[in-house]
Amino acid sequence: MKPTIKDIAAESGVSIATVSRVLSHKTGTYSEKTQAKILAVAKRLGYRKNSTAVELVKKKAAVIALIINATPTNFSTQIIDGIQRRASELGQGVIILYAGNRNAELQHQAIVTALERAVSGILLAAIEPDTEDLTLLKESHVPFCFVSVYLGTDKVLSVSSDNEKLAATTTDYLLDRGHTHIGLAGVDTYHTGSQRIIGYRRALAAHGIQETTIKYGDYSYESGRQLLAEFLPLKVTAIIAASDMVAAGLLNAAQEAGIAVPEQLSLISIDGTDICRITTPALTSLTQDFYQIGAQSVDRVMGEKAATFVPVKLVARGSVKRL
Amino acid sequence: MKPTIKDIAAESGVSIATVSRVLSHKTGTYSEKTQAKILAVAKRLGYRKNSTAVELVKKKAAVIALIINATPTNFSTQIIDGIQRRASELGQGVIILYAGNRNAELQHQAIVTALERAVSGILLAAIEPDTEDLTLLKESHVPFCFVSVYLGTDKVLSVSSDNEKLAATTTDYLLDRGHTHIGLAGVDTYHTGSQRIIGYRRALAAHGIQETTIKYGDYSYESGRQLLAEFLPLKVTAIIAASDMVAAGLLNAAQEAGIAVPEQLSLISIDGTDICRITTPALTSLTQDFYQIGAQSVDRVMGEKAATFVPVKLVARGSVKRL
DNA sequence: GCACGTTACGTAAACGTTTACAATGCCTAT
DNA sequence: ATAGGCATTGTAAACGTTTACGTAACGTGC
Repeated sequence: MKPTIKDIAAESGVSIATVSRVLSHKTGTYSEKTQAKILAVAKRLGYRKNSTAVELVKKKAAVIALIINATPTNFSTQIIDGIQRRASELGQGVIILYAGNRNAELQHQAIVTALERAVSGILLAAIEPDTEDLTLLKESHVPFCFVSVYLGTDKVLSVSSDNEKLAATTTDYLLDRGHTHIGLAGVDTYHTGSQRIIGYRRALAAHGIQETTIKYGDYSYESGRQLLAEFLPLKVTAIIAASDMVAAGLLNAAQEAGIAVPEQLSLISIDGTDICRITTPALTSLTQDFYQIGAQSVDRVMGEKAATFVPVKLVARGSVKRL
Repeated sequence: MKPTIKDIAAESGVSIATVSRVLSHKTGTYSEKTQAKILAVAKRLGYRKNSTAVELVKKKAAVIALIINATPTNFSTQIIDGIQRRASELGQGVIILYAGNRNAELQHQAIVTALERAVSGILLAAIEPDTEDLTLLKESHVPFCFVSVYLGTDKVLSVSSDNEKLAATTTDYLLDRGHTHIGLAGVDTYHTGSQRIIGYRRALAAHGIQETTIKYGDYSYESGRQLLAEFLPLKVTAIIAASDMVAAGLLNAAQEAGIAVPEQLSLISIDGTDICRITTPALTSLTQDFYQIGAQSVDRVMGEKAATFVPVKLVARGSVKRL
């Protein structure tokens, strides 16, 4: 059997309370002599603490649950990385629960699982909650925070890029370079997509342009490929892609159709992952700081100070032409 | 306070034992009438089971720990997806622990954390264990399985592609198309890399070619970019890249150097993720089935029947030229 | 010599379940 | 009527910790 503090206590002739105090570093409550003795015995027996028991008595697990949507995009690694790193600095483990792809049932189930474990916080990445989810979360009294999704209110914790501003910045970038027929490709019909549409419209309107060209999608490569055909008859000179994958899809479809990028069509992509460097030409992007989004969301959910919006930056590569 | 079975028992006038039996579906041990009563009360109180308590008394958590190396590659999503899906079919949760990038200390720590939680199995993805890790794992008596790494022995559970065969197949593919000066780029110096080198040498030797051109790397895009320069003076006509990212790096470096792919240099990449479709030209690849590798590793570690080697396939795209 | 504080440690309850065992009531076969 | 069996429920211990509280020993200052 695995040794417990009971075994250590017996072996070293003290009570389990003392063993516990030494092992959990309640400094000032034990002598150096007993500490040394207990530590030696613990090491000899190969003792390893039972986190489950600790969590039961403390009624809190030192664990953050990350519920993540399996969107066909690829920034999750960076977000997870940021979350993991920051969490471990705060002494928290991370447990990841997949919620499928926009699957209400799985999503709900994931939240329940997190709640059953008495986690110290719940992070929801790329998740659009329904009202049922939201009530469940609120009633649980476990802190939760949306990651890379802004629900449009400050009543619910979240950390993301400012989608409205980001879309406006991207649109302005193209306007500055002389484009006036600008498409928006692959946005979703939820919060993120709507916010980007607002920013996009606002930037155009500020230049006196009322005409907008919006095509919805699901952030995937396939989505981008298919969407190109829909833009062609509309005579846009530039397209803003809702993700790197969408941009890559548009780009490849354009190449197959014999349309030169950026000579005949400019492309700019929202995300800015490694994908942008890999394509030919490399994709100019509105780069989000996913690592920071992840890291800050941990701070947020643990009650530390953290921003709701994480700064983005525009990285010029080779896919936009000045008209 | 969150309601417990005690509250339900009080409310419905039965003992906690009965409540527990109903709630954990010990069919045949309770009447339909009490079942209905208890279920109703549980629902009304908004009862949610405390997994921690269950795990403590059962001495086992229905959770698989996945320890994963933050390699600068991008197949992890697929592996995680496969693991998550299969695990949840078997009623297991998944907790992911990052082990940094070839960081012995973090790696060790991750194993200890998994052990502290009495998980039902430990999966180690893209991890090269040191002897200390291995003893720790063996002595714990918790089943563990390496994922996408084959230690060269069947004494340790693992699920991966057959690297030796895979490299031979890839090399043969190039040989068949008339290439005789073939490079191997970006392999590591551990098990995976060594196995691929063996397969590569074997295939060449079978064609009477003794000359080999091997450059080591870390599977990253940057690694690929840098390596191209080292291959140029060696007059290879084709390069096998150890990962899609390495291939993309080689490709872009080649394009910058004015070397046409595949006309002047053929490229074939080991992995076959979405990256291959995104580049121009698209990368011909030896495609690994990462989803299956993940799924099977769950079966393996849970004692179900599962293969050690998961089949691969060669997918021709546009980066290899017949000489 | 006494009151008091401090240090070091032990006792025992608590966390929320599961489950072995015992107990009860009822039915059936004799 | 009685023994045995079954269905249903209850009692209580156990899982491995933490921690409030109590206590003993030992100064220290008066």
